[in-house]
Amino acid sequence: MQTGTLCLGLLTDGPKSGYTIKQLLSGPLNQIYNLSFGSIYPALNKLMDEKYVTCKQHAQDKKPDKKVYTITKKGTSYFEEVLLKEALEYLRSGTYGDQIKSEFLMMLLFSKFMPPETTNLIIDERVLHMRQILNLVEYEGPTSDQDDTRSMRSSAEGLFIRGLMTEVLKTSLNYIEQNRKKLNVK
Amino acid sequence: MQTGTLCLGLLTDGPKSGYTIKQLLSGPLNQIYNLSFGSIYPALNKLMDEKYVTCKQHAQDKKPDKKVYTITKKGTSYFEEVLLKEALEYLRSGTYGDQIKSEFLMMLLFSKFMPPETTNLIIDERVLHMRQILNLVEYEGPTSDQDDTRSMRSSAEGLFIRGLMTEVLKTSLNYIEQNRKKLNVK
DNA sequence: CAAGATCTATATCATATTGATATATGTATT
DNA sequence: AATACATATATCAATATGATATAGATCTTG
Repeated sequence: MQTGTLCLGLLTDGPKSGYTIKQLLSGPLNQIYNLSFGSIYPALNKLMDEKYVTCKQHAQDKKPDKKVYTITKKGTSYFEEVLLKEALEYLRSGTYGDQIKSEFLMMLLFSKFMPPETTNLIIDERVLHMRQILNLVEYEGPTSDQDDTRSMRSSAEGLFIRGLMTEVLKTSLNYIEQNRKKLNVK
Repeated sequence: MQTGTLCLGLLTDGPKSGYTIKQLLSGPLNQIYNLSFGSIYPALNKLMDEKYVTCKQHAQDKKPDKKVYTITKKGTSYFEEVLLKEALEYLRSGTYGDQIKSEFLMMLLFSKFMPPETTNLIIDERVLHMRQILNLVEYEGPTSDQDDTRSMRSSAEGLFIRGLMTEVLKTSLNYIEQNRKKLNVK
């Protein structure tokens, strides 16, 4: 999926800044898709050029201007068109796998070349990290006014994806804690 | 993890060609780490320059020469050194998450903008794909002579990772099949 | 309470990676 | 016989990363 399409898609759910999009991808969507600022900002500028979004500079007292992007009517119809095009392209390509780079698992694969205490530290930190993500994904508490995760948390799609992430994270955590002793001596 | 480090690590388990490394990453390691040829070949050439690997050209009848890379003594000690360095760097950085781009989940998030039949097709194909990966990961049958997955399949690390992948894949498959009806109106 | 760290916010850029394409032959399918 | 797919390496334009710069706000901790 093109980065522009993705940004446009997130903007269908309400105006957002580049920083907010990054926060979404690093936060509630972190198990789904990551992008760096270096991809997001140029993509938003391109969407501006093509009139698929408009931008309001929110001068904030003392903070740098927040550029809030809003999807236009043209942008919405373009999004629906290009999403379908990319979906059909995806189906045609036959490559249904995700793009994954798990430094964690790769290091575990090579763990016999590391001191056991390093491996144990890596696993400990990963377990803590996964528990944090699980909290983030499972969180059902109140949502504030300008909460960009609201629809993620209430729509059928959001609930489905959150449910999947929850199950997968719990399974992983459980497996790692039950089986880590098989990896390292002690 | 640097691509060179990763290639070197895979070579500690026996000589391999670039094509074989790609096969490993696309096959049994596909849920762990992916790299394109455009990353693998230059990395191997660099490892050659630095004398961390040697290369034997296997002239195959009519097929293009297969360049089989073997890790050197220098390469092995370099690998252990750099792996530890990168592991400590990883721990220090505090970013324990994986790099994930799931076009599948992103499209599901946007599924209300697609015709239901497209969403259903995408899910159907994904389920088939996951079942194929599960078969690949779970496979316990006989291994041939030049099977590059042998150690992946018998070492403690390999078993741990395969077990984790199996559990996660089964959980995902189960969840998707149980809950997909909540996504699309029939 | 001051110093240091972290957060909000955008931007840039050298380096790394992807994904497509080229080349060449073998094997399997239709 | 033709088409598709597998083996095998290589290149490269377009894209993405990850680090760095900038700058004020807010949180934290000895």
